Amino acid sequence: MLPQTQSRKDRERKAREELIVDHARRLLLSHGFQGFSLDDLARSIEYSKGTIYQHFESKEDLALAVATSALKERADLFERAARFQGKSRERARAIGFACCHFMVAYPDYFHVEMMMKSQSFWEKASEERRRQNAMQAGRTFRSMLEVVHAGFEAGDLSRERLSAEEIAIAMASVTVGSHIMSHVPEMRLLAGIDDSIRIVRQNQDLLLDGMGWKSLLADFDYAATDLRIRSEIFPEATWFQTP
Amino acid sequence: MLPQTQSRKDRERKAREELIVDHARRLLLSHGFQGFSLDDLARSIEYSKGTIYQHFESKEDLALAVATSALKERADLFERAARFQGKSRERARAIGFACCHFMVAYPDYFHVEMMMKSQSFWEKASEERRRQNAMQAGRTFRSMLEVVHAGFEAGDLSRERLSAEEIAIAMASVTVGSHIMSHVPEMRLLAGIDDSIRIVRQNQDLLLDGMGWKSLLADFDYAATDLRIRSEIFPEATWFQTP
Amino acid sequence: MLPQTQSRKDRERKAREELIVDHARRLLLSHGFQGFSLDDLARSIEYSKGTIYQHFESKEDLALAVATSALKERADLFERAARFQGKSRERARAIGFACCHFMVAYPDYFHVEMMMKSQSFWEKASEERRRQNAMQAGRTFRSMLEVVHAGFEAGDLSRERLSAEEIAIAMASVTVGSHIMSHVPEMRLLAGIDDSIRIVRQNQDLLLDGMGWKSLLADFDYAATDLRIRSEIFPEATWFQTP
Amino acid sequence: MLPQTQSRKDRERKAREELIVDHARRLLLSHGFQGFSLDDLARSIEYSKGTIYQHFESKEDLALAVATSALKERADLFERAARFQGKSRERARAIGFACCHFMVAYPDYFHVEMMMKSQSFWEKASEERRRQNAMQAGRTFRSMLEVVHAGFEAGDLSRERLSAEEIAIAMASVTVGSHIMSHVPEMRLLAGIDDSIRIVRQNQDLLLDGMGWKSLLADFDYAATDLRIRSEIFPEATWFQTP
DNA sequence: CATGAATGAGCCTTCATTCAT
DNA sequence: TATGAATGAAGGCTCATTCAT
Repeated sequence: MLPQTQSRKDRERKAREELIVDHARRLLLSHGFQGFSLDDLARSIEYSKGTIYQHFESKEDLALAVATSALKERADLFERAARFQGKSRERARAIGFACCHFMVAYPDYFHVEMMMKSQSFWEKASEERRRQNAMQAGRTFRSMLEVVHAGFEAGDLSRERLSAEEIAIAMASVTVGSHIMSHVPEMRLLAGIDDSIRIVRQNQDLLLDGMGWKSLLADFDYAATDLRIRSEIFPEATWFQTP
Repeated sequence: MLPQTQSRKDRERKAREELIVDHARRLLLSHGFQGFSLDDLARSIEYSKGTIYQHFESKEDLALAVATSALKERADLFERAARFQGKSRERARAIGFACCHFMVAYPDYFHVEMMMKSQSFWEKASEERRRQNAMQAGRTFRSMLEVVHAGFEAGDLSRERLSAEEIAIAMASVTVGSHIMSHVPEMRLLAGIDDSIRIVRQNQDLLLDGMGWKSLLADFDYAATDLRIRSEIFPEATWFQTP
Repeated sequence: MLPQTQSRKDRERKAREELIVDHARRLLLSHGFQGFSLDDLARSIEYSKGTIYQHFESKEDLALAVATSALKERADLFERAARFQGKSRERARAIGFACCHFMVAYPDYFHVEMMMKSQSFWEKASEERRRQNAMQAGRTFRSMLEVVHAGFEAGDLSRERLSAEEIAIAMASVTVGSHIMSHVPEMRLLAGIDDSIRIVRQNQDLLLDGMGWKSLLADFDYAATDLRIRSEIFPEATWFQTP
Repeated sequence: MLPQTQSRKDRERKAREELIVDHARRLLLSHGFQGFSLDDLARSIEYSKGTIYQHFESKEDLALAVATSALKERADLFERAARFQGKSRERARAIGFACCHFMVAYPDYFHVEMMMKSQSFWEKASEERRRQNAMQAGRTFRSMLEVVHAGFEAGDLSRERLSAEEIAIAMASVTVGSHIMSHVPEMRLLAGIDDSIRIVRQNQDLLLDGMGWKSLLADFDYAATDLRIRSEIFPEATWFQTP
């Protein structure tokens, strides 16, 4: 077989796999793992169920591929954000920006993460897929740690009070939590929320201020930073509105 | 029929309904909505499936009753916490304590909340059940608002920067997010977490400090407060360890 | 609930279970275990597949029930045969008769036994069903041993050469083998067989003679014995023809 | 196209067909007909499924080819055995030896024969393949008949009682039956069997003795014969143990 | 010729819901 | 009113067979 043919086949295979993952993501996010059926997926991609099984060895394997593909995208965004040129707090802000950007793209992504909590889930996914997932998770976390350490070194952030890992997890927590809470319909009603992203970013800032990460929001105007983040790092972030 | 008989029947009916909800909660939390089967439940309560359908019009209706009963319990805890005697920040801390207490009791409760996000879920639940759910959510939120307003009035918290609703939602967000993130296996591994509750409370404190809610953690030792919260409000909180 | 109602329900349940086993036997014998489908069975019994699962916990469990029901019938026949009044060799002949009777009723029964060879089969059947199967197998074997020991005691059969178990297994082997071979179409053609039963009984006799089990066929006319076996023990054996 | 090329292609084709049959035999014997998948086979032979279909018109056709190839091997063994130099009873013993040899090589071969009992199986196999199967079955049977006739002619065996075909079928029956029964787990347990081959040969001898085939086991020591059979005819029979 | 992606019918099994008793 | 047998539509998954390349 000619190399060209081989590579065309490879490309087609890859494209089909992406097609499957894309449609699976949509269905998975809207129905949850158990409510997501391979029959629906097959109908949606206009291929037969058998074809899906030529790419993924089980429903769990496919779901993990979906999760990993999102995770990879998040890791890419975080790495870009961590490269932002500026004070450490500005770089942390860029990571927060990246996280918001991710949330806009995958508003229900946390559903997917929840499904991965059960042990039996992981047992049914392929070894290779598990490995890739762990790798992408690591990349995301490392980007955050990098910025935290930059804060330590610049003296913007105290080394005494919290470890780098605690700070990273706090950043992740407030972001995830704010995202979830600001989308709960009852919360939106009770608290009169209309702009989820604003809530998320505001809470991120409160937390970083609480850590004493300089410069505090009270001492510095980050509006210009946000504009730079947007134009230098995330020109595709159409959701971002200047105040 | 005599009124007494009627009321005995009513009481029996109510008791059976509680029995069903109690067992359903256990199964729902451990298997998730789709993994929870009415056959298992019927076996567990030692009534038949038909009997379940005399109390709940669908599986979704029952699940909503479970969620509402948990929500009610949470609202009860929050109301108790809000009544704590002390500075406003201490009362906020009591609410955080209540939230941790709830999490220890229902560690997988967020799974249940997630399942309720799909639209089809609500359509299959009864009107009455939906109403009760909203009511309990309101009670929880109002307890938080009450403490925030106390902070405003005492001058412990600035009225200028954030609205009471924003503050309440920030508190809820950091709690939920920290709870979730501190239970993700990868996070625990990457960040070396072993005590989820400590992470949750720490992040709550960082946030309140970030808001400038007095007295800041840096200026005040809350260890004694925690002991009082425990002994005066939540004597049943066996998970609480003095440091 | 009145006892009558209870017992009527029980009877109905038992009858349905027998209906299922009867139809399953037919399908199992004609298509083999793997070729036998629960869809076909459901169509055949005119109940839904779900109903089958209210009686049997898996396809394997059902198949084992089929095998056990046949085994029980065989054990019943053997026990009746072992009680035949006469010389020990006549009683052995009665057991051979019983075996032929069983074969006429279940000509493809050995298909079923073959399917039970795989380990995974047994794992999927219920504990209770496995127990019953072992019990029926034991009954069959004990009937054979009883007659062999009667031969020993009467001095019709040498104790020196073979153990009782070896003799029993030889009897079973020649019967099973003759049954199978005399039904292979090619064999029937090559050897010009038209009466399978005659072949089976002939081979049984050759074997017993080979063991020196008195009285040898050469020394005694068993035709009258066969008539007695038939009239005293198996009046229902319509396949039996006087020569 | 040059004849040489043609014949080379033919040879390659034949070699591939043998490769397929060899691997198919292994899989078929270990998983049974329905449990044997063409995907597994294709992986095992390192050709594609399409290629298999260029040699066999269906799965059944292939399975029949496997059965026929085993049958051919058995016929070869029987023909070698029939050529043993010695008394007729010794030659019969050599055939029994051949049969045991075959069983050791293909312990699950009877599974394959069982699968061929269903009518639909034969309908899906090719005419040519069916013809070859019948041919190999004939060779096996003729070898047995040859030895039986030698017994008649030598006066070792009575012509009066049984026809040559009946004797041949009896030999085949006791062998097959003993093989099967001595492998049934329950039987092994109940009768305390540990050496299947011993059981098979013992029962063969009992049967031949029962026919009065001279010299009877009681009158002659066949141990030396067995050694000669092994060294002169089946030097490859490593399973054979001198007692 | 060889390939292997695609098919689609079929498999066993589960379960929310209904309804005659 | 309580029951639980019956249902039947899915569910995830397999695999013999075909056919464009």
